[in-house]
Amino acid sequence: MSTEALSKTYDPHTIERALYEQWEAQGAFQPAGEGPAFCISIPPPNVTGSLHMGHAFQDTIMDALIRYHRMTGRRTLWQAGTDHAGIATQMVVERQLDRIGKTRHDLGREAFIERVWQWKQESGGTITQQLRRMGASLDWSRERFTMDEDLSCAVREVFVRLHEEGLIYRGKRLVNWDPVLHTALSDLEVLSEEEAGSLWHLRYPLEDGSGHVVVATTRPETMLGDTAVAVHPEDDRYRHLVGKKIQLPLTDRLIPIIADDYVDPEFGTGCLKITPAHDFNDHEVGIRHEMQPINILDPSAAIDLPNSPYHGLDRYVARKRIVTDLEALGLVEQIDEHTLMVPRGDRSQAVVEPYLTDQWFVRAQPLAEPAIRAVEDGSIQFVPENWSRTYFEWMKNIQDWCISRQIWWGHRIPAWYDDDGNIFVARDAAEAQDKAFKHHGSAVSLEQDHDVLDTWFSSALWPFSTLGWPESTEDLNTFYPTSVLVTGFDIIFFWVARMIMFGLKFTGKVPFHKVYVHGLVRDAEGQKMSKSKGNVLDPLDLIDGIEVAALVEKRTAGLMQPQMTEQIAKATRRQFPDGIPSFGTDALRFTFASLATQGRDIRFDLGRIEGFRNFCNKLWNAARFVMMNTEALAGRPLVDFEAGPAERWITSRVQQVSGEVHKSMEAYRFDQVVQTLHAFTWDEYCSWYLEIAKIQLSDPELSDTRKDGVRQTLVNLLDSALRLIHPIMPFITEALWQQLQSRTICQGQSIMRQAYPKMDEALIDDAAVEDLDWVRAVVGGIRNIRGEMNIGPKVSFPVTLQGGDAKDSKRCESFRGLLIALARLDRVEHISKDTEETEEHATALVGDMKVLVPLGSIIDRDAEIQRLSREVEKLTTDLKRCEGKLSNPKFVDRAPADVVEKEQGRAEQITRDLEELRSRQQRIAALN
RNA sequence: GGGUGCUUAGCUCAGUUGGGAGAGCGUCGCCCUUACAAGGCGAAGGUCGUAGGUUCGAACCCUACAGCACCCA
Repeated sequence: MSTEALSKTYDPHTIERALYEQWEAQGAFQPAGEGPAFCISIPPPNVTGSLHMGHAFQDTIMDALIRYHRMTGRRTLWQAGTDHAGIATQMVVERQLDRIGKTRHDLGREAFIERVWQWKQESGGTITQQLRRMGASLDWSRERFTMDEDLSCAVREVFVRLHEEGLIYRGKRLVNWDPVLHTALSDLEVLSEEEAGSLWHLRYPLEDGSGHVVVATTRPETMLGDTAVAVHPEDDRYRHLVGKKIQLPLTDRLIPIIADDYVDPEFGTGCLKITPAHDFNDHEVGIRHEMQPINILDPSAAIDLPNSPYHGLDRYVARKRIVTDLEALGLVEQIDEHTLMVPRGDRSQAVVEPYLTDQWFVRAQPLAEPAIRAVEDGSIQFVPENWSRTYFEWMKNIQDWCISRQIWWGHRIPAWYDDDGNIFVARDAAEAQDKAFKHHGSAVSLEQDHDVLDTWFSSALWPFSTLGWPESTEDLNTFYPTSVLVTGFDIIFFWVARMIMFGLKFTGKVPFHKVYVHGLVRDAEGQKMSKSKGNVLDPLDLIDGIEVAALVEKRTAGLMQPQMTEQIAKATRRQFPDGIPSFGTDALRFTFASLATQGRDIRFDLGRIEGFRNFCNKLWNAARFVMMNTEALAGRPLVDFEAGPAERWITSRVQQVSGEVHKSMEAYRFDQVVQTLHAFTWDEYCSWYLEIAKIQLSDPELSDTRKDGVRQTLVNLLDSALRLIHPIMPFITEALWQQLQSRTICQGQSIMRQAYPKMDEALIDDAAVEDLDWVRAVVGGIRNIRGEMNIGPKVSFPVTLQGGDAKDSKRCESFRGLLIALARLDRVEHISKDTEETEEHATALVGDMKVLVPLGSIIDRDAEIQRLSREVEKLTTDLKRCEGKLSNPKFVDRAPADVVEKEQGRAEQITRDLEELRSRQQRIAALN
């Protein structure tokens, strides 16, 4: 690219894709060098998925960390990969089959799995392509998939070892059953929400005909499986009934009345029907009272009682029928409206049933103990630290983990059964056969368990399975434990906790040293983004832009509730009347980084991204300016050059900024990084240094060597700024840096591997910093008067600087040219404090020095009086507070001396300023 | 019911061992100045949720209350 390639306006599209391809082709994402390792495993996105705002946010943070550490010289790996997402992926392919009128059973297991693989081959790469659009510097050459053979081998290994230690067991337990997907779910995959329902009060007749008890239930159909009625042991209303029997209506069973303190006497009637096969709490009661659970449902949640008239009816049909029948018998006392927590499967949205089945479980508690210790002793640190409480809370009350799923897509459970029901857990069929042979003394036929493992089981191994475990590979030895895990707080339980447990168990080491927990991206109103609400933003639409019609179409397509279409379309048109303009990846990433504060909710607001797109444009144009003015340095950058005060000032500042950015990066405060870099680049480099450079370069008095110094400083500072910004905005910084490179002494073809700027205290020149602060204060004072007085920028005037000390008069001489140009003056002179003024002035104060702008014809006297009044008012308030403190003897006595001293100094300064401003005000007033 | 957070400018949010309340966006005024109008210069705007307490001093520490959010049961 040549200088001319820099168009007047920043256009992200012309640079982003090409640069990414360049990086990938160069192998720039692979670990290199001999520095200490830095590694992040990407939380593997679902192969079925497409990039959403949460991913984009999280990937921005990870990429910023990765690029930062890569530039600091570490051997850096961002491990790429995707997750097979058992249920989600199976559902995708089943929906495809449904469209051609088939089910997976028509195909059979093998053909179905074949088809899923085929789908994965064709469409599974969407998200990895989208990650590339985000600029993510993942090492694609090491990309892994949880169903890869080596990762599957790790899964089997873990299963077998845990089973051998008795940490995996199979048992008939009550589990969360999804009657649509026909599979068990773990506790975490079930989401309970309040829904409107009813509370039925049913009369249960006593066997002896002496009356009845009334039970209250939200699920009347489960009465068919009741095995008891329970009351609280202390409940005087019912104490006498305990031990009696009830004739369970609609059945021919007698059930006992029992006492159990699980019953809440305040709720309903205080009598609780007990259905151990279909309620978790009832199940516990059942165990305590040694009752046999009675299963009344089939896998689709239809009644499964062959001799019952309700047999085969869906649970809700049966509910209606049962209530009707009970009413006919006069056994329904009342029906109240009632809101209850309804558990639904997170994938199918079906109401989940507690259901008794054979499942595999991981005994969690023994694994949890070391995992808790690892966080307690600081081997793993949460950032922000508070999240460790959430982690502890869950880990200390951990339940066994149901890991079997009755689906086909996933890691098939490595357990084989013989005809007698003996179980042989083994790494493969041959090993199972061996074990069976040893057991029987002869070969027997075995059948492998039909179930597959919970997807999170393989995810729990991710940090080490991707690096080659159980083999002792070079990657594993180099990059494990990984450096930091970046994740949302919503999957601390699902994933983080389980990785820690399995990591410690199987590698003896923590899987990562730090867990950076970030918030969840919400829309501008703070609502969670969801397809059904129609408020999702696609990160790629923010990058590329989208017309309003296309956005409406996208948000309303394939809704679960089509009646929402109109509402969503309206809201979308209201919020984005002109669609979404294209902002580019860098602006999006900068925005995400700026939002990465410690909070839990991140509201995404278009105003923010627009501001940062403008920042990109600013940076782009600053670079254009530098390129235009430094042609002479191309190919022959200066190592040594003469630097004036302004050059030494901006060079000092970039040292300080580098130090601050470094600190913020290490503290995961990306919002501070953004803030610091934005302010430095825009307010100091562009607004001040570039303007000063312009003046110096066009100054006929300034020597050529000094001008070369200005030029090289322009280049060097831009180079530093680009490198500082690069981790967050990789594309624009690379594009500009490649343009700039021939004017710098940097080697290499990409900014990616340049050194991240470090603070060098030797380059901080305090005198230059003070000089330029003085210049900026004087110019600021004059500009304030100009602005407040509405003096147009073309009108110039003379300025007098009065008083102060020798430094002030010296600075006036040194910086006269700058002051005249920056503040648009005719001339500027310094006079001593005692020199008589010949006319009236508007006044600004810089330290003890007065900046005087002659009132002449250009200044509105009333305006000046008003302006001074405002100043006086402000200072008076400040002074009052200061003096209040100083007149308090306790403050003077007890506060540290430096604080008191500071306060005194401040009071004196304010007093002097006030005096000055008041007298000015009076003199001007007197003129009228 | 148990737990964790939050409440600061019109909006979205920073505010690091307690010591002169900040940013971005928006608003207002002036300006199309050859890097940038996606811009320049200037300005206005806050009883830091409420009430107590600790302290010489509280946005920050403690207590209570109110409102909001999330997690677990």
